[in-house]
Amino acid sequence: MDNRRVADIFSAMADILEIQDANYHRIMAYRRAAETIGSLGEPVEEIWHEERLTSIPGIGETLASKIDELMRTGEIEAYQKLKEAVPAGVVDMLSIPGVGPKSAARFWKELDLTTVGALEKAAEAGRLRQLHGFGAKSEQNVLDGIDFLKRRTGRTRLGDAWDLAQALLTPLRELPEVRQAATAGSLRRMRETVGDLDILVAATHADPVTRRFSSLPQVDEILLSGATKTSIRTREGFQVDLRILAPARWGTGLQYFTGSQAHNIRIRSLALERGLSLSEYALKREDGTEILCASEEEVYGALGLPFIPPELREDRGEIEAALAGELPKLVELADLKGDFQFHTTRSDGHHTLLEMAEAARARGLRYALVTDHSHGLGVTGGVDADALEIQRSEVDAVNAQLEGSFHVLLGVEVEVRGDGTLDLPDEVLQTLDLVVASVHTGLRQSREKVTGRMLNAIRNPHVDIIGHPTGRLIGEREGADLDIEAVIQAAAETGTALEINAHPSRLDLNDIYARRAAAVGAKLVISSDAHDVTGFDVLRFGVATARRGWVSPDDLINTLSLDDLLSWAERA
DNA sequence: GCCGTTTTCGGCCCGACTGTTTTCAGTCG
Repeated sequence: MDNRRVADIFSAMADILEIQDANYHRIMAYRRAAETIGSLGEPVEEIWHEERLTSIPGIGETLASKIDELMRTGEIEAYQKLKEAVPAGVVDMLSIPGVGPKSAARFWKELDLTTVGALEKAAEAGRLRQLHGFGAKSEQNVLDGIDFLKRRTGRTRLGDAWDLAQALLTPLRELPEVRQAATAGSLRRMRETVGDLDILVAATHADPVTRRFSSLPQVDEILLSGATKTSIRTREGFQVDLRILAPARWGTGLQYFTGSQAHNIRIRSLALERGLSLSEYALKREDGTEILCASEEEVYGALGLPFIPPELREDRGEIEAALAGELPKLVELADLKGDFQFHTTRSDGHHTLLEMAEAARARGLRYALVTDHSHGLGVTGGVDADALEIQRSEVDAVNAQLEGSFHVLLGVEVEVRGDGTLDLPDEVLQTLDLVVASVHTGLRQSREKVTGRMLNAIRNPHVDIIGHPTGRLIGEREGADLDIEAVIQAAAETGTALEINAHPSRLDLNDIYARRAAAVGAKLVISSDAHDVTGFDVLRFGVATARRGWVSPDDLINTLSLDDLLSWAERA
């Protein structure tokens, strides 16, 4: 019974309650519980065993008893009853943009529509406009929404959203009216996927910004356009929301627009406790006078809080930590002295060892670990004992050529085979500076088997780092069914570092597991997994994931000097 | 349904835009 399943059930209960027009705050209680449990690093089953459920924020006696029921019986009676009360197809209608619980309930009760398909047919037949308050336009919006649902590609990976955002920001910044322009929303919080892209602009006049934005070549369709808010859809089906505000209100605007919604609700409650009402425009005193904030520091400062970095703004305890003066010192890109996974033409990389070393050096790194694949993976030219011996002399030559300005360490990304053994013998591994062990195949093995393989690799004294531990590819495939808690505990015991693979398709470990690992004292490492000279640029996404996981410089081996790193490699 | 410097009841963030019901409800973030 994993956390995801518990979270999904509470979320589904909230959806049904919403259609039933239940008390709004009761619905929000279910939603918050779903969010919190979904982002707990610790298994909720363990917390249940230890009878600590009500220590989870947002879990009171009632929800705790529901979790207890779920753990004991595998079901929640109240959930079964809710599912019987509202047809599943009516709940599905909530995923249609523009259709909320009120509309879905009316389609069901007044027109007897119980599936999205039936709703579509009814809209095409012009039946929706029979409803009081629905006209031809609303009917068309439902059809458009269903059409979008069919075409949608889901959430976009962080890396792609980042690239699009840069492309949209540049022309806006060129306008003379624009004082500031930035991304906000989940992209600024650096979530691993982004639903809609949020762009915030501070400008002296809004109209020229709206016009420029609406006419950008990426725009396929204008969804809505008002005085300060415009939404467009790109050809790829990606929605971009633009908000324009006065420069003096930049701080409150950026704070609001960055979210998360859960974080903002907590912050606004906190403001109310201090006799202030917070909106995207200003802090308002009870007498109606405004406090304008041109920076986010001023917003948090007015509430008696230190600045909370965007990556932490998920209502995962950051507000409590800020109030207590216990926010973590988060790692920054500039803290990284080295990278711990890159590939060359010797396996599936596209550039030579020297080219890669120079690229890493150009990005401010002091050292990097070359980790071509071991031959067992079957990639072109994977390395074996002989190849590694040759590569050792290459490394020596490159280090001599770079004259101390950069240092290449010799490693390997050794395959953890299907039976849990490594693809290279210990005699070979012990000649290397550091060893990364990764699972690429057999990801669909049973939880017991795949976890056993991983633990075997962690306990091998020659293995220093576990590469992309779960093996997931965001939006493509789930990771292995790992007992991640057992992996993290074993890593902490043996001193084996767990990788945060920085590639936007991996980000593995994710923020939640990285936080759990750091909390129990396991070492972490951010690796680019670069396969060409531009591949080191993704380190920013690895750093962001670490920051979302509350990771400090001390939790990482990347922040060690070369000498300290070599000492760490010799650890018992 | 949760929770407490408003403590076991009575609150629970705030505003833009749309369509339509011409004063506002619904949806979204």
